[in-house]
Amino acid sequence: MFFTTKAEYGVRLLIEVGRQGNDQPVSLKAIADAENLPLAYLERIVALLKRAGLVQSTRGAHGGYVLARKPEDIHMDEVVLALEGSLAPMECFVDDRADDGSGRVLCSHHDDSGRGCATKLLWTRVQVGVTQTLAQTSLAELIDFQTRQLPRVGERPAPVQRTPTHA
Amino acid sequence: MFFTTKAEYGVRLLIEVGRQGNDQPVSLKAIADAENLPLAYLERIVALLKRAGLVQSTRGAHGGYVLARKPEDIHMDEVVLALEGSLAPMECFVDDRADDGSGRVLCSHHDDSGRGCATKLLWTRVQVGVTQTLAQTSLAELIDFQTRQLPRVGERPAPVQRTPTHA
DNA sequence: CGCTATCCCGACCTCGCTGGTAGGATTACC
DNA sequence: GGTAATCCTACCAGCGAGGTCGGGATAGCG
Repeated sequence: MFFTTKAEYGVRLLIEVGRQGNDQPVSLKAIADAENLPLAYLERIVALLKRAGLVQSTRGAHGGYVLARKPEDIHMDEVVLALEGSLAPMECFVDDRADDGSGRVLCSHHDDSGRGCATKLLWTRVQVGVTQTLAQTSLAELIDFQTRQLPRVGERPAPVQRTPTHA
Repeated sequence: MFFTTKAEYGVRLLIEVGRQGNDQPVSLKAIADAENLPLAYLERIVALLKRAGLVQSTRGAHGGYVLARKPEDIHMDEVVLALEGSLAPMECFVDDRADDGSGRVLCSHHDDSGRGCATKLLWTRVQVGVTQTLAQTSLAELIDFQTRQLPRVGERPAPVQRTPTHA
């Protein structure tokens, strides 16, 4: 289990908002009804998306949310990062790019200095792989997938040999 | 946080066992001391590895564990799967290959039949990506990485652009 | 034989986080 | 002013992660 329901609900929320176009905002109530999700919980989730600058809100009656950017420019690495708070595959991973901006990854394990844990190599690869996979999927693609309803073919995922070939 | 400490400790355990060669078994006590990990907890972790056929045990005094295969033939997808029990990125993912053996992935969400959740596309890609990344890393490679100790260069992981290029 | 090192196994415990609720403020359209 | 919506903070129950404990079975060794 990599991700929590925050990611699941948050992505669904973005899809619903994106399906509407930016002409008028979509209320959380409408999304909660459409996706059968708890409204109060959605409120907290959408706050994460707003804080990350992915949606914009309009308060008051007939208010709601619109996408802050075009769906083509919203990629899932940013979305999941905003929702989950981190993309580290392991507890001891700290993403530290405030120092020199080079995006290096630390392993905060106790005796790291002595031995240099080899698991770091593994988790680094996993993190890179996941981030890439997420970055290659745009919100536009998900909306498109949801819209043209692939009646029954969608049952079968891509074969394990082939890397998902981009948006 | 994708993985728990079971994966972390289990991989370290395999590395320690693999470093020794198969001439004589390695005791958990030795591993617990070397890696500074709780012995009682390691016992439960190694049980998972044994059940998956990755290590073999010898009981009694001077007993311990040896690898069941050559390190080159032990790949991390199998290891992490044995330790974590599942590689599903989301709760609603059920890996069901008992039916027809085709390895299709189900999403057990409530109204899946009606809409076909688009998030399934996303999580499927992530799962495939992670599985591939893990499968491309062998235990032999981790042992090698640990052994030739890269005194200080190991601080910097592989750049984010490049997919890890095989074992 | 008995000691001791080791694997084996199940019960138990604690703590933090996930998932969700409650209740209220604030804002804006009509 | 009513009402529909966003916002915000506190609260709560359940569960799994991470780890401990105690005891059993097993095998080398003097």
